[in-house]
This record gives sequence, structure tokens and C-alpha cells, in this order.
Amino acid sequence: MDETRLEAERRAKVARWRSSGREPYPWAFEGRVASSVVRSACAGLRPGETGEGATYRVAGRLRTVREHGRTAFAVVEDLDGPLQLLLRADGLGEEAYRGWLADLDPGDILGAEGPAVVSRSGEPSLEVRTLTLLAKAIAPPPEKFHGLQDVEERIRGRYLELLASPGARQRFRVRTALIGEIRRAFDEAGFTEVETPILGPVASGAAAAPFVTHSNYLNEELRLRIALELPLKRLLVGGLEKVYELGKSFRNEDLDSTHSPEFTELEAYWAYADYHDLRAFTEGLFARLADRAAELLPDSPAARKGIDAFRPPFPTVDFGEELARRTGQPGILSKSREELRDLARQAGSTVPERSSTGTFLDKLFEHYVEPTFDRVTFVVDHPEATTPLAKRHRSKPGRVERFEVFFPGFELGNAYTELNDPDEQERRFREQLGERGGDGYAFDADFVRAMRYGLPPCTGIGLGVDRIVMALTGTPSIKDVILFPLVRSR
RNA sequence: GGGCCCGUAGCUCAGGCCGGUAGAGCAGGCGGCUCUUAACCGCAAGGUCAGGGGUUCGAAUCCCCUCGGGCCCGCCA
Repeated sequence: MDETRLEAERRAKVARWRSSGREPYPWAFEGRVASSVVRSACAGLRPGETGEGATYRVAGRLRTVREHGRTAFAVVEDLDGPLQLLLRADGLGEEAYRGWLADLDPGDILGAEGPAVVSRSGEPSLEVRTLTLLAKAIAPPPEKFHGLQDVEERIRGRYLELLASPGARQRFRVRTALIGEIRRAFDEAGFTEVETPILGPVASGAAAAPFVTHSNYLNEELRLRIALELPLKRLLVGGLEKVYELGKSFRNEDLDSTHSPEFTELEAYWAYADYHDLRAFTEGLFARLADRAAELLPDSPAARKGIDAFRPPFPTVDFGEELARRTGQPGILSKSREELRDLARQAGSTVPERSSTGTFLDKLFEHYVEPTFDRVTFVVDHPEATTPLAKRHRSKPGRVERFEVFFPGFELGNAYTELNDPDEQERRFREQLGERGGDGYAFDADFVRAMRYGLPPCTGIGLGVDRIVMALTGTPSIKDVILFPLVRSR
């Protein structure tokens, strides 16, 4: 990489620092406290007053320096936030004061030690007695006021966005906190968290193109998983009763504002329960996540909107009734494939001519019903034709026991009372193969074999974790809730 | 896959329609300033205008191609 003029100047400062016997990249900074500790220590002080006795060691990234001749203010920022450092030539000595200021730049990692002080204008600060360079930044940071705006740079150099933007740091910490909350909810309900393989010979459990790779050892083609469903159901065959997995799945598809080729999902399977039980659990989970997000993001109007949408009661929409109502076509579920195709065409859909009735129904629902959701909404009891892995409805003919959860603009989750008849499963796998050729549900023969040993009646759900985080943090693009989203190499 | 838009200094952005020596702020350099908080004041410096080709006396600007990105549609859960 070419060295820029700015980098050359910063390297010269490193050399000066070394030549004066100081290490620009020391090993540690012991006894360091968070900036918030100093701010608390300032709470009892009057403007202009210096705290008695205790000194504090803080460390963080230097953001700005404001020099006023023989006094200077610097701002260092750690994970708890910014803290002002007060430097005075009186007290520090002219030589030390000038020496520090000459060779420090925004972006450097610093340690500082001194007592708490409140500036005359009331800013909680640390009065610097000693300053330690902990890591010299050779590359200059993004502009201090606007931060990093370029979308491409924000994603490719996520660390730059993070170091320049406390909001970005907060967004990703909230992500982790919400994932923790999801784990606790399942753990407390007695689910066992498991890990199932990412690599395997068959990518099954959803209709999506897999990433294909190769094992040198086995000399076999392998695929990255596209869903977690089938291995988890095998564990119910094995008697684990309540299991969940939270991890990444991979789909070899386009990246857009709600789809990422590498994404985080949660799937849970619950023996001896049905989709009513799971819906009640999901509602409780969502309410819990809304509370947690409200606690973590009290001042974000964007998050507020999503958080309110996550609070019960949640509207329920019957797939068939709502589609009939919104299209003005009573009995739409019993229409022929050709009639549905024509309706889909009228709605502007260009799905292929040969698509199944299920595909046309999905398109119509997407066009007429989904845009009407203004909060978290449960869609229930889909037509059998749209859903290959669910059990048929116990009282509604032609339907399955299924619910989908929507947030305005995208789907959050999908749940069924699971199919557990192995012969029925095999038949539905074969039908799916027929429709989409190589790109449909892969036929997982071993899964059918497992089911022949007896899968208990059960219910299961898949949740899009990235999307839940988008909703609850008010983030419009999935790329901004994934630390390092997939990008073209350059 | 189709359409529209964007790429100018380390960063944030003007300039582009209507072609004529490339501009500002921040950051950096030098000087000044003892309470600022987007500190301030002065001076000097900083450019492969994404890359390539074309039109033209002359291209950041107009045209074509390529690369990277964004948005919408399609496809995909």
C-alpha cells in the first residue's frame, strides 16, 4: 500500500517517540478503569474543582485535541463513551506538555492518569498527570464530525465505522444482547442448545441454492447448510425432546436489504407440543425482546417504532380468509392453477408459467396482504400447496398447521406443527423435486429413514435473527446488523 | 437478469445540465492563544476527478466500455 503523506508524518512521530526512549506500542496498561468511573467521580465536584486524593487510569482512542496555548483539552473515547482530558503546561512542565501534544494525533490509543476534575465550563474531565501512548495510529481516522459516510467503506472496513461511530458500536452490542436474551428464553423453557453440521452432502430443509465445496479427505462434494431443520428433527427422533440451534445458514442467493447469503437463524423443535403452544411461546419471546431493546435503546426513535410493533397483542390473519378478502375473490384457495396464474399475472407477478398453485398463492399473498401489516402479525393456516414440511390442519381441509410472523416489510419467522408421517414426508419431498428441479428441496433420504423410527408429534420454528435485530434497532438494511457482510473482493 | 443513481484530497462534500489552469470544511504541517467541547485566528501544503477508450484546439464535465457500490424491479425465504 502506498504511504500517504499523512501516514509518513505519523511514522515520523513514532520515530521521535522512540528516540526519546518511549515505547509507542507498549504491552499493557494496568489498573485501567472505564471512563464512566471518572465521570462518576466528577459528580460531586463543582466547576473548576479538582478531586482530592484518588487518581484514575483511563485508556481509549484519542478523538480530538483542542489546544489553547498553555492549556489543552483532548477527548479520549472508550466503550463507555467520551471523556475529556485536561492538560496544563503549569504542573506538567513545559517540556512534557509540548512533547506530548507535538506527537499525538486523533486516532491514537492513549492511556492517561490523574485526578478527576470538572472544567470551569462544567465538563467532567481527567486532569492529566501522565500520558502514555498505547498504540500509535499510522492511518488517520475518519472525519470527526461526519464520521464515515461512504456505504461501501462502512461495510468493507466495518472497524472504521465502529471506531468512528458510537451508534454503530451500540447497534452491534444490542445485537449480541438480544441474541443473549433469545438464548435465555429458550434455556429457561428447558430447550437444549445444540450444534449441528454446517457441512454435509445434502443441503436440505428449505428451497434455496447451496454453496458447494469439496472435502479433500472424503474426496466428496459437500454443501453448506441452508437451514437447520432436518438435523434438529433427527434429534427429536433421538429423544432430545426440546432442542434449538442458533447459528449461521448459507444461501447462494442475492444480497439485498433483507437477504444476506450468510445469515443467522434460530430453529427450535419441541416434542409433544403443537403450533399453538409454539405461538404462545413466540409471543412471550417477542414481548421479552421488546422490553430488552427498550432498555438498551431508550433514545432511538427508529428503534422505538420496531419495539412498539413487537408488543402484544399481535393481530392474527388467516391466510385464506385474508387473501380472499384482499383480492375480492371468495374461495380463492379452491381456484385452479390456471385461474391463480392469471390472478398473479394481473398483480404484476412474472413467476414462471409452470409454477405450482402454491407459488401463485404465495405471490398473491405477498402482493395483496403483506403490505397491509403495520405491526408484528401472525399469519396462520396456509394452504397445503405452499408448505411441504407441515402437518395437515386438524380441522381446515386443504390447509396445514402453520404460522408465519411478519414485521412490516419482511418475514421474521415460520413455524409448523411438523409432519411426522415418514411415508407422507417421502411423497412431499418427491413432489417438491418435481417442481423446481435441482434447485428445490433436496431429497434427504436419511431424514426419511430417521423418521421411520418414529418422530414424536412436535412443533418447530425458524426465526431470522438478523431481521429481528433490524426490527428492534430500527436498522433498514441487513448489512448493518451483520458485522462483516459478504462483499465482492477487490 | 432489467432499470435508475453514485465514485472528486486521508475523511465529509461543492464543481458536472451550459467543456476553458480543480474548490471548501475537517484532519495533517508551521505560527499564535491558560477553560474549550464541530474551540478559535493567521500562513503554507495536499488531487491517477474509480480505470480505460473516444469526441474536441481543450474533458472532472459530453459519449462508449470496464470495475466497485447503492436503490428499485425480477428471482430467491
